[in-house]
Amino acid sequence: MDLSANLPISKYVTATTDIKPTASAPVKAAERATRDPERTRASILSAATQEFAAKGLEGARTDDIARRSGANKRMIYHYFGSKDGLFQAVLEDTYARIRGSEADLQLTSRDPVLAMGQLVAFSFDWFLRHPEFVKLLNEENLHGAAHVRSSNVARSLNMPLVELISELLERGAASGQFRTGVDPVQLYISIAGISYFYFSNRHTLSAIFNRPLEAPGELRQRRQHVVELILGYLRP
Amino acid sequence: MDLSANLPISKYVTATTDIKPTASAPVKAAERATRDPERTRASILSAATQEFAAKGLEGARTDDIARRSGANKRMIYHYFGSKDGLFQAVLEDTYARIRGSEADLQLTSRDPVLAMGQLVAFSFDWFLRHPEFVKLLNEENLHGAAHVRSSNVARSLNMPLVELISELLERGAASGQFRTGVDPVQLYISIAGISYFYFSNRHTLSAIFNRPLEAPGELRQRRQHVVELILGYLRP
DNA sequence: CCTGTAAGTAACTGATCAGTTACTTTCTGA
DNA sequence: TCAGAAAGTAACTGATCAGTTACTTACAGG
Repeated sequence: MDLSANLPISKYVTATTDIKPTASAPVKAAERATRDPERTRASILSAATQEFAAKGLEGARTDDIARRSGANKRMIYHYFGSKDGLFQAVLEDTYARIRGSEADLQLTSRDPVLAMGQLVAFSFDWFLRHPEFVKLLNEENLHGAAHVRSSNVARSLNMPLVELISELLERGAASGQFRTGVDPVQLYISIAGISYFYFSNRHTLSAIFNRPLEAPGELRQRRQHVVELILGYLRP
Repeated sequence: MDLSANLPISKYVTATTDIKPTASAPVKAAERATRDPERTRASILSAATQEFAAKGLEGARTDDIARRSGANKRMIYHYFGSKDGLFQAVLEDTYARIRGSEADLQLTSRDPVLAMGQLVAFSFDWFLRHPEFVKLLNEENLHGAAHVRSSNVARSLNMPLVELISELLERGAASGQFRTGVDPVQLYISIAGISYFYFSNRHTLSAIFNRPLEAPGELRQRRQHVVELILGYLRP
């Protein structure tokens, strides 16, 4: 039941420190032959994602975002209205990118057990590769999800994994491979939680246990553990 | 295996919105007959815990903390040196209170399965009753655990639950009730994670699933789920 | 009972920063 | 081809806030 061989973990390790959201390089005034509203908007959004992820909502500076994006601060207000409006746009963009990366999850097996294992491992890898998402989500929850709640875009994105979990649970229960009576939302929260918590709290956990949680060996162990935990639980 | 009957969940629900750390009422100038350094320090710490939990490190205002504590802003610098020093003291105090509440966990059974179930439920209840701890920990991780790392107090507090988990795992494996080869630290992180994530991300999760995660019924379901998840996994 | 030190106060300051103003440049479509 | 709108710039502003200053009040030990 070890799926970790599929993915060379070491390849992702740098991703936890090096945040690279939607590409969109800063727009240098010199190389900008002509005006390009789309590009300006995108480069502000990209710079803002990095700044907010690195320093939080209060910690991020609009001046820094402007400089980093190569645009002018005035443009932030032109396109996004306010700092909060910009943060909300960053969240919406980030949520939208999750939906986009659904395609990344190609369950190679029809077998519910194998498929569920892949799903759990995918979830772990996803958080590993998108540390900026973890940080933004943390920040948003610290603020009572005010931006998500007032955003139709973010709210309408029903976590697509839940439907997949639901379907696997049904097939697995029917074939006698899974226990019955599992609430897919509860299971979703658990699958997300065991990986998310590891990454979101890795700094305090590393300090307290004196274990480098971001080292390749530790990541491999954790990945295997989360898969075993969920599959072990789901046995009938 | 349902332990939820032991605890009337509804009793704790208010705790998630109403934050009440170490007592220490604000010191009103009128009713303060005499000087009391200990009391002043404690009341600043208490007010700071509430402010930092509510608004984060950047969001909290030293003026508000001073007003709320009944002390003067000058006293914050007198006793804690800086805003960061105060935040670190708040973290240390909060960690210390965890250790103090260890006594709350009286495993009533020698049976490893029952005892582990109680431990998981205790962990859930603990986060439910200490939302300020969840927020402070989130905030600290958003800042790379800088305060915890530079604090001997906080770092020296090896999560005591890990030892207990370790002991239960050994006894359960010996008696054939638990699977073997489980890393106690991995299990600890999972036990903490499935409850912590539920509370720390309850705002975005509630918004996305359109389910009131803080409602008594939801809490009861979640509590039961986390216990079943861990015990289900640990079966041989 | 008095003197030095610690506790406490209130008003201030200098830096920072979100958001604005007043302006210039470029594009579009009639 | 030119008028008006949108894109873009740089300098400014008013509010905020962490931290300080200059001061008063209380207390403990000799």
